[in-house]
Amino acid sequence: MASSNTLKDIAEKLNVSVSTVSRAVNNKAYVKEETRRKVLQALKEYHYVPNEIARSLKSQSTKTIGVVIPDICEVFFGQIIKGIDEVVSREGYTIIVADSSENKINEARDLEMLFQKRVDALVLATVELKGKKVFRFLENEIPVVFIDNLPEIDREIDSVMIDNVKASKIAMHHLLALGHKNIAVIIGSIEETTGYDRMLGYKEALQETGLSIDERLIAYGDYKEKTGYECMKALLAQRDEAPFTAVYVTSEMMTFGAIKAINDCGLRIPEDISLIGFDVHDKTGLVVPGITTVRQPENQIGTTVGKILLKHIKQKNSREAQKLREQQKVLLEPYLEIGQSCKKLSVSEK
Amino acid sequence: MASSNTLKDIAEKLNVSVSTVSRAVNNKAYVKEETRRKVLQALKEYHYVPNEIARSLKSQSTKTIGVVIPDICEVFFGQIIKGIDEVVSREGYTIIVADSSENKINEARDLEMLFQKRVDALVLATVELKGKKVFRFLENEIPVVFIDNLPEIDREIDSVMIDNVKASKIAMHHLLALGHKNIAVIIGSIEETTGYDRMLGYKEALQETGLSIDERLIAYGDYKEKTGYECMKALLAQRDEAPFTAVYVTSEMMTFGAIKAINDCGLRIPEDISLIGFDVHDKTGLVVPGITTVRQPENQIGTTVGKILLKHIKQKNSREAQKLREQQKVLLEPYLEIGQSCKKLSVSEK
DNA sequence: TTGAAAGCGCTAACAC
DNA sequence: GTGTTAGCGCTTTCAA
Repeated sequence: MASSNTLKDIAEKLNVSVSTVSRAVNNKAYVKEETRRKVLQALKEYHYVPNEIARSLKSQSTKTIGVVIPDICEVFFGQIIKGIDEVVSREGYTIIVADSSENKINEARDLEMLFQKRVDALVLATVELKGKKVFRFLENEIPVVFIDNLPEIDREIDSVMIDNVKASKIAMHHLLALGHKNIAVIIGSIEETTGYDRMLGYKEALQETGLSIDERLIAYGDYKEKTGYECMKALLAQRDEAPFTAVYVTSEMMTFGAIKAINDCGLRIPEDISLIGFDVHDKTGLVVPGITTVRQPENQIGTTVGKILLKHIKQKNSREAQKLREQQKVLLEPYLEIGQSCKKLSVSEK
Repeated sequence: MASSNTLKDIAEKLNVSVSTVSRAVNNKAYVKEETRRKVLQALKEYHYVPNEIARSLKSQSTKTIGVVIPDICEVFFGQIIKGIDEVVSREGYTIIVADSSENKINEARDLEMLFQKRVDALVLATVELKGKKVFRFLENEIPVVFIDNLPEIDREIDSVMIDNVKASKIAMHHLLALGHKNIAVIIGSIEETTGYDRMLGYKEALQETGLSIDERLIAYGDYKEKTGYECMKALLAQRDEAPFTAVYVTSEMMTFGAIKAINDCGLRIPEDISLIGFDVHDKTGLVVPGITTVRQPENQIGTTVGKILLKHIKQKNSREAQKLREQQKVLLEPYLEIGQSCKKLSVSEK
């Protein structure tokens, strides 16, 4: 660690007390204009840089926010971090990221480390169904915000995510409006709220339109590309008994897998099958046909998280209205990004 | 910040001294087995968690590594961070990321914050040509490692990156081996070492093969998709005077731009033009034809950086062989990922 | 307006 | 083996 000048060094050089220098550094009152000038100049001259660690110990606040995510390489999480950073870095906060590699053990270890480092707040995209590991943070009044998905937890907690039920409905309404009636779906794990809600939206959209649910058209994957491929193959294999004209795939990688399965079967999108994906980010802009997909406002998720955190931290510092601190579940709006992967059904095809 | 139990709390509860508890916590010698047991149990019971901030202040080491990058959403940087994390988190280190958004002002601010927070080491993918901002770190014996590109700097400094000259040669040799002789290139800024070296490799590959360099086949962009598109258009427009059968594009986004330009001109890859990209990550796996591209071993870059950092930190702590500490410029091997975007020229086409 | 002193939580001499 | 004490660099009472 750095051994640069300390307040004490400066104080000695100027023959004033440490507290005077401290006041000057922090722009506090009660320091004569002349002294202040002298100090400020010395600060420059000797390249004084405040030691945040010492400040942290004294102030019980590290100006640091912990973010634990399953995979930093996913653009989805990258965007969110960027959003958080945008908001909090302006206030001098800094982000400690930990990549759990979708692994519970790592996640637990990361949480442990972040707690030891006394982060002022925690953002968590957990891969753990039960969220008990965050209790310690809560008990120590460290704000926690969940993103991406919500664990089973028996107390109120902040979260920022999209309305996944609505997300599915948006996708389904798009297909329904194009005349599709037999719509298959590939779902990720319904053990997590995220998958569960997307499933729910799928079913509700059908029911609200007066259509019945055909369980044979529902395939269960695990969010990975491989299962997207396999589910699609399976759906295609039984297409005679359980026909469908469109498929809704509820994660990015499963979407890519499903498309490959369709291609491999010699079928074409959207001519033979219409497809809607989820979270698809095609930075290449070269995938043909362009995939129609449900998207999340990642940056907004990030900035919203950042603002909530900052609000909690300030509230806590001002020790005011402690009991008023309300948890909130923010549901942001998903939206549809229209490509060319869905076609309007002609009358005869319906 | 947390107000959990401190060493003192535990000590009082057990009627022993703080130092005894400290020794037990840190598994040090000189504590009776019985006492140790008693303490360890109390630690559990009262959920003691060491305060890393206090430790940091005492030990002058924060167990924290600062990483400043231009855009966390680029898979390239994501992978590198993951690699670093893999290596350093095992040793209890934690990563503070700062996203400069390719902006010098932000970068300067980020460096300032990281210095104040007394990171134990710094990793920097700078967008600043001159690297003076890192001097302060060096002067305070904080190891710095550059990645992705090297600023003009008048002292020896660690860096981990690929051999960009070689990268270009690999690409060029591939095309040359396929019979291409007139090869256009789209280069990013040659102000930075990265762009400069890629350019150099292009030229040297041609010269070494006894081919001459046609300046008209060299187009200058800025790494962004837009200029990739424009450069390609320009090259195509003058194809009569300066014909070429292949193009080598030296960044990912410029590659996508170039492909679009080719498509827009009604030309086909690889039938009409062969193309090699750089850093292309097509997670969709759906781009047709698959793009042949130069790739960097990102994960290896990250793990290498992590190891170097750890080595420096340890070396510094052991105060040993201070003068022996040698800076190193590690050059990792780029490699070619073969797709279907390059064709073998028939005899008549050469 | 300034300075002395305590203390944030911890480690490490040093003394017992 | 264990306790006392000083001190990491800072902020903040309190006294002067």
